[in-house]
Amino acid sequence: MSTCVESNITNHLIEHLPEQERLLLLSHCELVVLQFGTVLCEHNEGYSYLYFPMSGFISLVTKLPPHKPLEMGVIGNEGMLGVTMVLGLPTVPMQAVVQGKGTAWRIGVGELQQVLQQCPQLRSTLMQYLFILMQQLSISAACAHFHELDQRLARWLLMSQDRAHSNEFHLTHQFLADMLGVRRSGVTVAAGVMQQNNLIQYSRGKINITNRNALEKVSCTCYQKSLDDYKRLLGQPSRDSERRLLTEQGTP
Amino acid sequence: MSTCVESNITNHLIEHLPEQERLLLLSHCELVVLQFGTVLCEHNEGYSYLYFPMSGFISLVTKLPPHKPLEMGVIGNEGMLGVTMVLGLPTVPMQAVVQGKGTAWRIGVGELQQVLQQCPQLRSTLMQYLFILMQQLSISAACAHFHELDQRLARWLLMSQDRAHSNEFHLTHQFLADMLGVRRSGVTVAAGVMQQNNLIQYSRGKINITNRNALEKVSCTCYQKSLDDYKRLLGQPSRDSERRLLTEQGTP
DNA sequence: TCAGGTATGTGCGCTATAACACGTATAGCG
DNA sequence: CGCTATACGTGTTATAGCGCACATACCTGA
Repeated sequence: MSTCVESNITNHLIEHLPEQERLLLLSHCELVVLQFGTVLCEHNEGYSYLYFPMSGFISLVTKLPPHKPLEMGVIGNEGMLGVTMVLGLPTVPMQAVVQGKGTAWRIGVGELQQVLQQCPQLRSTLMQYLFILMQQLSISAACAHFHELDQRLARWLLMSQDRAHSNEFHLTHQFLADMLGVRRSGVTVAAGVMQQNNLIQYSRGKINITNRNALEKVSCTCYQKSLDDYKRLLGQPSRDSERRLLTEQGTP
Repeated sequence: MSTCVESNITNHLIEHLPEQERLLLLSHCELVVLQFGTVLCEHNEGYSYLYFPMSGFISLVTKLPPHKPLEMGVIGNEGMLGVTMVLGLPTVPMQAVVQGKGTAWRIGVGELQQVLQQCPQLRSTLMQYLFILMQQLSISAACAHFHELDQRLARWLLMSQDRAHSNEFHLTHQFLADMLGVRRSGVTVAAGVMQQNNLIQYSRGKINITNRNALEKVSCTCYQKSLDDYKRLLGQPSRDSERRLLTEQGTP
C-alpha cells in the first residue's frame, strides 16, 4: 500500500515537462532523503544544490534579528528550492529548512545551468514558478500583518497537509510559533481550541487533521488564494488524487 | 539650479548598462510624466508598459480585501516597474501607484522583449533587480509584522526622500496609513511625536524632513538593510550625490 | 526506577493598535 | 466673504498578542 502511494508522488514541476527535457533533467539528478530539521540553505548564503521535493516539504524562513523567525513560503512536491537559479543567482534571501521528512531530486547548481541551456520549457516553467513564489511572498506578508493567529494557524496546517501527503505529521507548538512569528503559548491556546472542536488532534508533536473541511472554514482566504495563484500558471498539482488515496488508507 | 538637478538624475538601471545596450534601449523608450496618484497597473492584471523612473516614485501595494492596503516596495530611479517581464510574464502581483510625481522612461512590453533578445547585460541587470525586489518583499513582510508604527513610518519617510529627490514631498496621513497598513490616527500620533522632536515638519500633506540623521536613528534597521541588499548586486545608486546637491539648495 | 529533557497548559499584567467617534483648522472655491 | 471638503488632533473602549513565569504531562535513557 505504502509503496503504491510513493510511486504516485512525483514532483509537479518535473511532471510538467515534455518527456525529452524531463529525462535529461533527471539524468543529472540524484535521489536524496530530506531529513526533518535539516537546514538546506542558510539565510543570504549561496547554495550548491537545488531540490525538487517529491514528498516532504521545506520552509522558507526570513530572519530579522533579534526577532522570531517568520515563514514566508512552503515548498513541497508542487515546487522547488533554489528557483532563483533561473536568474543566474544561486542565493535565496531566506533560510530553507526541512519541515516534513521525505524524498527529493537533487541537482548541482552548475549542472542545472547546463541543463537549462538545452531545455527552454524547463526554463519557462521555473520562471513561472518563481513568479508564483513572489505572489506567495506578498500574500504571506499581508496575511501575517492582517490576519489573526487562529486563521493563520489553520492555513498553515492545511498547507502542511497538502505537502506532507499524510493526515498526520510532526510539528511542535514551538515550531509552529516560529513559523507564524508568534509566541509558543499563543499557538498552544489556538491549537487547544481547534482540538476541543475536533478539527485536529495532537500529542507531543504529532498532529492529526481530523476535520479538514472545518479547518478550511476557520482558515483565512489566503489558503485558497495561494492554490488559485498556482493553478493559474502551472495547473492543478497532484494533490487531489493523493488525498483520495490517503483517505482510503486513513481509516484502516 | 533646478535644471542642474534634473539633468543629474537618471535611472540607475539604465546607467548601469554598457553604452551600446543603453542607446538601443533608450531608442525604444519615450519620456513620460508620472502624475501623482496615477494607477499604472492594477492588482493582478497585466500591464502594457514598463517604466524606468528618473524622478518621482511608484509604490507596490498588495490588496487583501476587506483589509487596508499594504505597501510592499517602492520603485524610484534605482529600479523599474514591470521587472517580472524578464520572466516572460507581463503581470505584477500588486497594484502600482505613483506616490511622487516625476518623469520616467516608458517602453512597451513587446518592444522590451525584442530589446532583451539583443541585450544580454540588460537581461542580467533586470534579473538582478528582480532578485533585489524579492529581498525587499521579504524584508517588508517581516518589518510589517515585527516592527512598530513609529519605526516603520520613519523608514518609509526615508525611502520616500531617497526617491523624491527633494526634502519636501506630498503625503497625507491617510496616505501613509494606507501604505503602512494601519489606522490614519495612528499615523497622526506617530507623526506628531516626530514633529515635536523636530525630525519632520508637515502641514496639510506637505511633509518636510528637517533632521534626517535623527530619523535614521528612529527607523528600524530594515532601511539600511534594503540599501545594503541593493548595493551588493547593483552598486551604489546615485542617491548620495543628489543628497549633496539638495543640501546645498536646501538652505537658501 | 528515577532524573532530566521535551511538550503542553495556564495565568497575569502590559502595550500597541483596532474600531469608532467627534472636534478643529486650513485651503480653495463659488 | 463664507461654505465645504480636506487634513489633522484627540479621546474612549476593547482586544490580540507580548513577555514572563510557572505548573503539569509525557518520553527516554542511565
